[in-house]
Amino acid sequence: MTSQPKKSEKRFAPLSPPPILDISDDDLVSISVRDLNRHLKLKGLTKDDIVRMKQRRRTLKNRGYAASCRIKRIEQKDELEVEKSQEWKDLEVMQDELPQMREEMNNIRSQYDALKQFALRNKISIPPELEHL
Amino acid sequence: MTSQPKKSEKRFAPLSPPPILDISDDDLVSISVRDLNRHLKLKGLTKDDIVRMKQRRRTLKNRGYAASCRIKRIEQKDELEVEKSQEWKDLEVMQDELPQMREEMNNIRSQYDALKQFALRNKISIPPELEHL
DNA sequence: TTGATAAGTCAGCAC
DNA sequence: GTGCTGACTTATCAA
Repeated sequence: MTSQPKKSEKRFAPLSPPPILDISDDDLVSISVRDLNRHLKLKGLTKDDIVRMKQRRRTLKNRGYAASCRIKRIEQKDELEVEKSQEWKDLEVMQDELPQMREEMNNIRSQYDALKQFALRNKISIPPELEHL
Repeated sequence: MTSQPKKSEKRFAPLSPPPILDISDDDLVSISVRDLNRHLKLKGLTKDDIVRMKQRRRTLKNRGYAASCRIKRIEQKDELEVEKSQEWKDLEVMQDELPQMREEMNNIRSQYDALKQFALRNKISIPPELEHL
């Protein structure tokens, strides 16, 4: 029972049927174009092999781009959902605050009115500037 | 200069190198399995051809599924954005309302206080139940 | 050349 | 079988 890594679970045909140059995918994508060209020159590779190797590199790069594109999409969606739920919380807080304030205002207003009624009943005249509202 | 329809702009190899049965993609995806089998039987098709035709149908179906999957994703994102912007509007309305209310409350409170001060200055005693706040 | 993305293909899951 | 979705390839566009 030897452990089988199987990390990538390849379901597509190998990019280069015979691995022309023995370089791993990881190395091939990270190596610089300059270095790649140097290695390509060192081994005796045909023009065609070079083209294939370049194409393999490009495809590997694209694989990575596709992956980050997917991740980005998910992150943006998550971000939207987080923002939405945050706004919902803010809204809840305010919806809690408003009626509370309305009640307090009504209290003050009725106190004020009661005071004025008291003055009226006791024939106390109030200066006009205090009679607003 | 005959016009070239080129409606689908195929970048992938034709699904079945020789179109074994002359049935269009549109027809093949919409036909029922029953009818497809009937047609397959009528022509003298090898087992292999039948498998290929079935596979072609499946692939065409998948093409459609992939398209609706993408559309769905975009719609859900749009939906989120619409909901977010609606909540933002609601929040704005409330943020407009709150300070307005605070100001009104301060007005009433100061009127009330002024009235009490007036009473105090004129030695008018106020019933305790009107002295809250 | 590099990176991103739309469309298509395929595998694999769930019904 | 059908439908959906993640991962991959290819074409294509922008920088």
